[in-house]
Amino acid sequence: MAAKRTILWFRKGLRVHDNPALVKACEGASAVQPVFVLDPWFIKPERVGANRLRFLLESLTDLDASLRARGSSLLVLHGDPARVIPAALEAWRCDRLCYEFDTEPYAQKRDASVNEAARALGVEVHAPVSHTLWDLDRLLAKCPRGEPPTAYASFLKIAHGVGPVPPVAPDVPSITPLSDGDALSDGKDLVDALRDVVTGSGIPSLERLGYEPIKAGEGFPARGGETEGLARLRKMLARTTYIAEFKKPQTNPTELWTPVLGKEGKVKGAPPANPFEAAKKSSKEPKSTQLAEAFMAPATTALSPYLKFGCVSPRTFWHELRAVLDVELGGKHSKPPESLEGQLLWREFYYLAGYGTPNYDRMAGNRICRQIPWTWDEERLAAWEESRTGFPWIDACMMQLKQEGWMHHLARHAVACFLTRGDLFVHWEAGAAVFDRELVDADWALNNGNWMWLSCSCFFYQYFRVYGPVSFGKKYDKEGAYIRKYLPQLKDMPAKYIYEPWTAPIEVQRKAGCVVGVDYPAPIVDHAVASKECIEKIAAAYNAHKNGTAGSIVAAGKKRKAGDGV
DNA sequence: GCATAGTTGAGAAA
DNA sequence: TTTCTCAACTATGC
Repeated sequence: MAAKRTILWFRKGLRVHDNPALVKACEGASAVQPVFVLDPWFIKPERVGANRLRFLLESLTDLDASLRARGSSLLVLHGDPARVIPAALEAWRCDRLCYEFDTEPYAQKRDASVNEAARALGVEVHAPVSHTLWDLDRLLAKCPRGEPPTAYASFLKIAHGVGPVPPVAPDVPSITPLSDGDALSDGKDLVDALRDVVTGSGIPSLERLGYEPIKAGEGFPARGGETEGLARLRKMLARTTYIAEFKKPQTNPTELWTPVLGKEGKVKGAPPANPFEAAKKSSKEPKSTQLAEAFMAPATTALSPYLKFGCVSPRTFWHELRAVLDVELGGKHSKPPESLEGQLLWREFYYLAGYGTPNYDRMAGNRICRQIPWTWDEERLAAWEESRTGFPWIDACMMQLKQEGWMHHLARHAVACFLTRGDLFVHWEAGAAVFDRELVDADWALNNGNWMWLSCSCFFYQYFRVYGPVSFGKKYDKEGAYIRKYLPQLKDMPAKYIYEPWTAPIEVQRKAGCVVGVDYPAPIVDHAVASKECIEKIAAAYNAHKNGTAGSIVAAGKKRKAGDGV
């Protein structure tokens, strides 16, 4: 076999461990050039928030360092990948292109276009699967009629039916660069399409990309990248009690990022005012070996952004987790769907649903999505998005999203329910778009799937189970520490009123320095009234669905209980 | 055709 | 603290 000149195209999968595309790229290669293309379609503040972009840039910096340690480096290009990649293949006279397979519609379209151009150039393309536990085409082939299940238990059967999770790819100790006089490091010999290659360090800053810098004390409280992601994974895996008992629905959405120890669980004492600074300090000045192992974490693992960008391989996560569950815990631990492995399987569940469902990210033309007459009320949507619904629990969650690009899973439930079926009856697509922009871990399949879940459009249908915008947060955090952190205007409100400041006597509001209607908005809806109206509207939509699909009107009528009206 | 398990809520009643 | 109800649906097994 002739030696191959190869472009290794990074998109997700920003790692050197368990990277089958990297392994393939180095197989019989005379030279390999790793590239990442900053796609201007994505890189703008209205589409990708500063927190996620910063996480991406940190991940690229870390990847570049890992590649340099292997004799190579990452070249960051700007432009539409459908033009940039074929141009680079041609300019560098490459005959092989390797990248990680991507199941999202945007990526599928982009990759089809690149593949076609590559074929025309006589370039062979390899796109191995490593972003999901299994090859989704194999899972899809096991689905009845090729339609992914909308119930978790059914998914588990299909997943187990395709066999064990494939092993991780071997490590690649060295990568041969394109060093034969091509001078690629600054991209100076590239064709016109590549003229705006970023020079210097190669990886631009947020500001260079037209973003405002993230304020001190704000931002996602952990660094992006494979090195940090694997370190956090392994520190989490050392917490065997935490892993054994992990039940996602029972974790606390109001828990702030606090120092965590490898074996011991939470560090004693009050949480620091600024977790990010505290973490840096504690790693610089270890008071003991135990403290040196401490890392900042909320109630859940916060590994989601590392999985989203592929800084951490889901298969590495899976196999290392299984080793702890089977060997150290001897099988005595929580089980899916609530357990940690259950969380990886939820991810796979949504990825499969997204891969096998046309128009998955919208209501119209979406086979699995209930058709519900949501509104696009811009005032309500803006109030929700800008933390001025007048419900401190909801507004604090949305402020954490804005500042850090992250909030706990159940906080996402609370605000998504509030926007859609619980109170405001605004379209889930509008909420999904906000999450897609702001979340550091925004993941197309998971985000749209969860919005369908929370809006009772698919996967979950008990629309009368509504999260209370007052009761839900209060259940976890009676004193309202979470609200006080993210809504400082309420920091002196007595605990008795902090979830419902409009019920506080005016003298209490004045004393707290927060008068409702002046310093903090009055609630935009009466929850009791709004939720009742929402439930009625969804019931009507469900009835219309029943009467309009499978079986017949007669069959649907037979199921109706007395007193259903009509 | 029917029963059943599963499925990440709140609040009253026991 | 546990149980029940409130306006539901999917998938499976018999």
